[in-house]
Amino acid sequence: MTRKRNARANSTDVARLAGVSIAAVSRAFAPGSSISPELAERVHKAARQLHYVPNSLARSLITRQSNIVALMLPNMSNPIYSSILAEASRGLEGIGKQILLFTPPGVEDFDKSLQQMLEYQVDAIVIAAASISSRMATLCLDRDVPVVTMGRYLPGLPVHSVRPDDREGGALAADLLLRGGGRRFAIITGPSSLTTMIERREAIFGRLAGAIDGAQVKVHDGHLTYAGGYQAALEIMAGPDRPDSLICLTDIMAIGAMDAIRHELKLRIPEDVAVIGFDDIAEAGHASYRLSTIRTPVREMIDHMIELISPTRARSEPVAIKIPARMIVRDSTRAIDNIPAV
Amino acid sequence: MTRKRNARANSTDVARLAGVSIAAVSRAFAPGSSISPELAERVHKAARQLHYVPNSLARSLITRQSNIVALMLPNMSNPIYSSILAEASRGLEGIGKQILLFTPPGVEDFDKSLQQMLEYQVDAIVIAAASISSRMATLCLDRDVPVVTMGRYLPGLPVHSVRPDDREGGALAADLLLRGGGRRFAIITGPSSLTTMIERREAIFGRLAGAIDGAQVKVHDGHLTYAGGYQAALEIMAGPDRPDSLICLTDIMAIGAMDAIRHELKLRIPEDVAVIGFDDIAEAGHASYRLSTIRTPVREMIDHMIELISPTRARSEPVAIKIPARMIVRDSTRAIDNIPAV
DNA sequence: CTGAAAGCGCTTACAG
DNA sequence: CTGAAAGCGCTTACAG
Repeated sequence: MTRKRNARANSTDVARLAGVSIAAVSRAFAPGSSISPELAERVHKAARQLHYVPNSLARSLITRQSNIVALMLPNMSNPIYSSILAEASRGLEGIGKQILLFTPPGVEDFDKSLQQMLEYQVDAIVIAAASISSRMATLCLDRDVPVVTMGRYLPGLPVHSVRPDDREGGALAADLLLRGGGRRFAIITGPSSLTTMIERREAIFGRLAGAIDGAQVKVHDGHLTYAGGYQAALEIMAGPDRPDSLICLTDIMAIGAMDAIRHELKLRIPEDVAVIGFDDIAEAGHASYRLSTIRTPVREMIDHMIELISPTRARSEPVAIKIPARMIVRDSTRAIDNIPAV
Repeated sequence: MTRKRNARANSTDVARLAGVSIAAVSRAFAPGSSISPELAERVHKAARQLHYVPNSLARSLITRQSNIVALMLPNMSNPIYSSILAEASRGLEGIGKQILLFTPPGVEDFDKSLQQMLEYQVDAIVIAAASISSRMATLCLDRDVPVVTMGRYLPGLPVHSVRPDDREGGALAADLLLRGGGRRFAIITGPSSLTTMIERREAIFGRLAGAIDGAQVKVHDGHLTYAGGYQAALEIMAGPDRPDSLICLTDIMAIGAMDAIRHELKLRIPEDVAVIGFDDIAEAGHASYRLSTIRTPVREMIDHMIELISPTRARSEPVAIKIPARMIVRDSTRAIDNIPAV
């Protein structure tokens, strides 16, 4: 048991010590190979003695499978992205793959990150909180590397997408506030470049139409952050015709808005203004907020993503998966019948 | 510009099209190589035509550098770990490395994850919210793979560690509450197996000694979660001699405790009971909490980690880096002189 | 500066 | 079941 420093034994070393061919040591470490139990045991014994660790890079070179999935996640400020990352890691490890994380600082770095992913020979690319250029999407397609966007829909590009049903979610949210007696609505939104934001908004206006005058609905940008939601709420609630119903297109903005409403404006929720969000981040369930929200079904999204990148699925036309919306009613909205509080 | 599907061009293809050797292709893509501008341009032109993407796995096989750093992070329920992950990714990408993420579900899976990391030929291993067995630590040492633990100290093992000065932090926290007039103390702690918890606690008791009777201090386990902190606060505040000062060894537990104290027990913070935490997670700064806390200096920890895994640093004895504590005073503690509120 | 050759550590038909 | 040989895609002394 002498232990030489930095002596990384390779399969040749193991083969020599065990008195077998290197093919045998390869087989001994490949479950299901045709190798006799005796030979396998001899190899393993030698491997143990030498502290042998197989080199998966060399293996990948031949098998053309790295068991690495790239995840692009430029933005971790919203807890929902941490959930996606955690669930993705859990799910992928379940099928023997690990996540290689890329957090490009800005949009202008996306292409560089994508290029690097391909150099690492990743088996698939998952994109959250970001987008992909048409050029890179085509390059990935050519190389047979499946691309899946999470929570974002990029029409026209040859990539898969998995997201909640944002139209259904928007309608549910508007409906809840309407049935709670809301008449003066406001929306705190994120960037209009995101189809998610557009669809939620359109569905909200669609449901509001008929009940109230859509032109009266104030829409402010909360930049998808706590501070942005806080500031937007301040502006919205300051003007005349103070809203009695506030729909925030993400929970993190809703949390900021609630804090502004209660602690700076000294108004009550839901008595003075009802608030609803989207995502169902952990904070939404905390006693200080008890925020009603439209859940982002992270677990289901990950399950679909994993199915989409599986090699058994033949390369196919881009598929866009939409998961049914689910509303979680807590205390930030006025009570109505027929919908049980959680 | 015909585009064949799944035609992954390699350096041989590029060399042939450019009419050069594969060595020239290699040099054209290795910055600083001795190659004439004309040759390089010819190679790049051919590469562009073929949509050539260098295979970094093949390169790593020769250079013995994968530019991959493994991060073990079994637990993402505490936002502080998301911060560590985000900062680590940002910092490592700055030196051209990517994070390969491992989230083993339980302690019994740690060794398997570590083994896999070595198979991927990672350049370094970073461990957060977890530990490493003596056997694996030695194996990493033998293979010259540096190991750094974040926020945890594993005495006796050949691994580096980077963490806040927990003794200083504990003393600062106790001192603040003492100077705010606190006399009846309670602590919500995490697992006693963590040196971090032990050191914070010891320092707190050290500072309390002389001022009050340490035997009176209630210590409850909050399991490092929101729900655990909530429950522990309920138990602590229910008994006789209700504490006027509560030290929570992590913010996420403090947040839970604050919610229990205010929303279930209907007590005021800090008038009835002052609360202080550790970490300074985002939620601690939100208007609903305004929690005083001892910051975990994530950015500085990452900077040190990066220095520790740099190849310029010769393999050395394990170094344990402690970063000075910094207190953030907000509104969950009673005001005292000399310490400006943030 | 440029290329032919050896080799990184492994897997996989192909024979036996 | 077992081994010799070819080869995955690249880098790097070594000559020229």
